[in-house]
Amino acid sequence: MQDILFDFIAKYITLTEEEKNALLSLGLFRSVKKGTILLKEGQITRESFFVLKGCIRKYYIIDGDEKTTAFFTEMEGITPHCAINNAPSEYFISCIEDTILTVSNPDMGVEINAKFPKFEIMCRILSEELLAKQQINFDEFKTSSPEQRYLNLLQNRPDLIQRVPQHQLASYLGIKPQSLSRLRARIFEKEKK
Amino acid sequence: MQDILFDFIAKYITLTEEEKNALLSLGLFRSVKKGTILLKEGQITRESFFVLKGCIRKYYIIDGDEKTTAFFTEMEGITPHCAINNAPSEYFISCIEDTILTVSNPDMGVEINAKFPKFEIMCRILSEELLAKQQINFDEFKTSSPEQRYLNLLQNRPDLIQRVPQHQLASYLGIKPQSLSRLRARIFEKEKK
DNA sequence: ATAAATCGTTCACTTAAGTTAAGAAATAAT
DNA sequence: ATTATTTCTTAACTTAAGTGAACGATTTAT
Repeated sequence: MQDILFDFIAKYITLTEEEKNALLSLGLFRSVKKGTILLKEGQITRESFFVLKGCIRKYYIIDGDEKTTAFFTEMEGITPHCAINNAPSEYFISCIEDTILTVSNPDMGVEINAKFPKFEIMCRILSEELLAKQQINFDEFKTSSPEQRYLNLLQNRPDLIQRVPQHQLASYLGIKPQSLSRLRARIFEKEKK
Repeated sequence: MQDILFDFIAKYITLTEEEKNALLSLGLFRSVKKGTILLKEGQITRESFFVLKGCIRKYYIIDGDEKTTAFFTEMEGITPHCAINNAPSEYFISCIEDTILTVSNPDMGVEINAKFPKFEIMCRILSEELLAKQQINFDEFKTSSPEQRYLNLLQNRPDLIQRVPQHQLASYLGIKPQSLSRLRARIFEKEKK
């Protein structure tokens, strides 16, 4: 299991056996069942999540219904906003599949960074990459219609369409489930011709 | 003029006179006229921009028309994606007012960081803040309608509505200029009652 | 100063998303 | 296994955004 994590890290820095063991000794790994809520609105956590296998989802509850704004699958992670600014979370994070993740907190970060400065480098690269990706995603979202967004998703993350419930996908695309159904039917009609 | 920059920096770290002079010696400041294009699609730059006074705008040209995805006003800055990954820019950056900005490149960053490690700290804080803001903005955009987005903007950045042309605002809100006109008329009607 | 281009608004019409409701299909619970 | 719950789709209707065109108003260029 840990191999998944080490393979990922290997893309950025090279670890010695000693370093790997230091990482393992932190007891990062956690296995959670589908449906588990990792973070609730109003709650404050200091934990960050990184998905090794499975899928988690970030959503708000606004006027009583869920608005999904992000999915995190293999090799993606999230540090909740509340872990940074110590304020109650505005959103929920839950598992939409049985999921294996690493759960870390700032103390572990400090500890590991002190022992192995390499990590600091990886963290900087990761956060730069993340910021860049984030900006591109945002621009893409802003500049497309729901239909284009769906087609983009089909191109870029086809797995999501398979593994995520439609109504969650819909809100991720910024529309209602009924509109997604209709939109899919519309696309299907176009293709048939 | 430089006072604006130093006041901003003072919020994060404390600078000695020596450090201030080192900064000034880099020749960061540039004054540009309204309409100036700082970055074109297809072009590669290594420059980052930070607005001291005025307003710049980031936009794509898609199917022949402009899609504005961001405005940067006083104390806001942007490092174009192309400056990070050395690939041709996907978007334009231009000035919508006469603007005073600092223009920096990675070499200057390296130089100043080597001399004054403090800067590294400020940069880390700034990029964390930026990432957090970015995520919240994205979520807010995804979870609201164009009308709500306009009302939010009215709350959070009322200056933008004054200083930015309507058709650019419209595309920033994800709609057409005509729809923005209509939407404003609609809101005005509601208020009258 | 005048002409040209750009900008903002309005209107009529089209297209797509929101809403409410209903029913079938799939999942989860007992 | 059966019931209950959730999920997905379809349909009819409403609301809002897209489109194309027209017309002042403003800004820019000459």
